[in-house]
Amino acid sequence: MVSRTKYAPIEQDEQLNKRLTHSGLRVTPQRQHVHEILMTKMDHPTADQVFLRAKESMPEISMATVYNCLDALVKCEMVKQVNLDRGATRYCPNMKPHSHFYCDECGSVYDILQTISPDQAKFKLPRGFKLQNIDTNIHGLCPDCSAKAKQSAN
Amino acid sequence: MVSRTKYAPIEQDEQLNKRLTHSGLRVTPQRQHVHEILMTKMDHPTADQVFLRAKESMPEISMATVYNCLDALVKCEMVKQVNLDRGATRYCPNMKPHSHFYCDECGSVYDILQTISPDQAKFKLPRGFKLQNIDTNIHGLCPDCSAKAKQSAN
DNA sequence: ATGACTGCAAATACTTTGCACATGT
DNA sequence: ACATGTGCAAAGTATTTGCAGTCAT
Repeated sequence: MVSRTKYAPIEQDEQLNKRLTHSGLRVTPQRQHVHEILMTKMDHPTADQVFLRAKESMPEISMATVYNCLDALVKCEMVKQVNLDRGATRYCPNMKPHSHFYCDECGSVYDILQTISPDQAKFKLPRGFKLQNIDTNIHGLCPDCSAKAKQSAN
Repeated sequence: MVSRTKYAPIEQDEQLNKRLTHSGLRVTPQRQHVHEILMTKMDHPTADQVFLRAKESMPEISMATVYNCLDALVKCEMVKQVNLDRGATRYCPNMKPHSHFYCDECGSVYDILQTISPDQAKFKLPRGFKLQNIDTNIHGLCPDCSAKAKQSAN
């Protein structure tokens, strides 16, 4: 097997390994590596971007494995999928409660460390619906695009 | 040209025609037809599902045109795109403020006639961010899947 | 030892594009 | 009249699948 310490410091993985195991999933160097990539640059990359970054230090890794790893990380609740527009799904390793800000102009995504709790929202769901969590996406303009819009407005 | 009244009652289209024109887009039978399909069964269909339904009474319509029409409807703000999972984008013609309930089990989508207003949310965005709207997606189990889950739990 | 995971390649699903012709304004 | 929209086919992305071999437990 591939030396796993080549890819991620042991300590960072404790939580990950525990969660994978707890979900009946196996701990593999690829899964650790994909998770580390997400943690290193928390910029909500697509599967393709993760693949490119992963290959840098693990050239043998395949796209299918990247998807498999991302799915495993989502299943064991170490990563969230983020779907904001018609483009590819993005992946977010920030599991603290937060919302996403999506710039409708340039497509960049930012974490906003604030959420709507089910209590706060007081959603009245019809009978039978079971609420698990609320996913809040803020649309607007990022500072860059906002500045550009202001410029062209004069 | 194709008889347009074959596809949608005139009255329903007033608003649509006004909006298309106002956005510098043209009124075409295809756009009216696609809009009517969305209004008839507000079940958040994918582009592919819209295509299949559209063909029933307009057999010549093409997939490219369906995408074009959906884009036009989104641009003139008669329809919203809904992205909830890795699958295809869905389309929603309900322009009243509302949220979406997504069943994580079966993937069905329901409108919830309630939203989080920017005021209510009190989002503190970092300097420079311009908030345009908040998009709230409630994840959980629909009544059917919730009932099934309860059954298998005993 | 065994089932789960990986890598590869091929298949499928989703979306966009180029172009000739038609149509809305 | 002329730009915009349509239909077709082909190309481009995004994601999934089948399978032989490998690895985690």
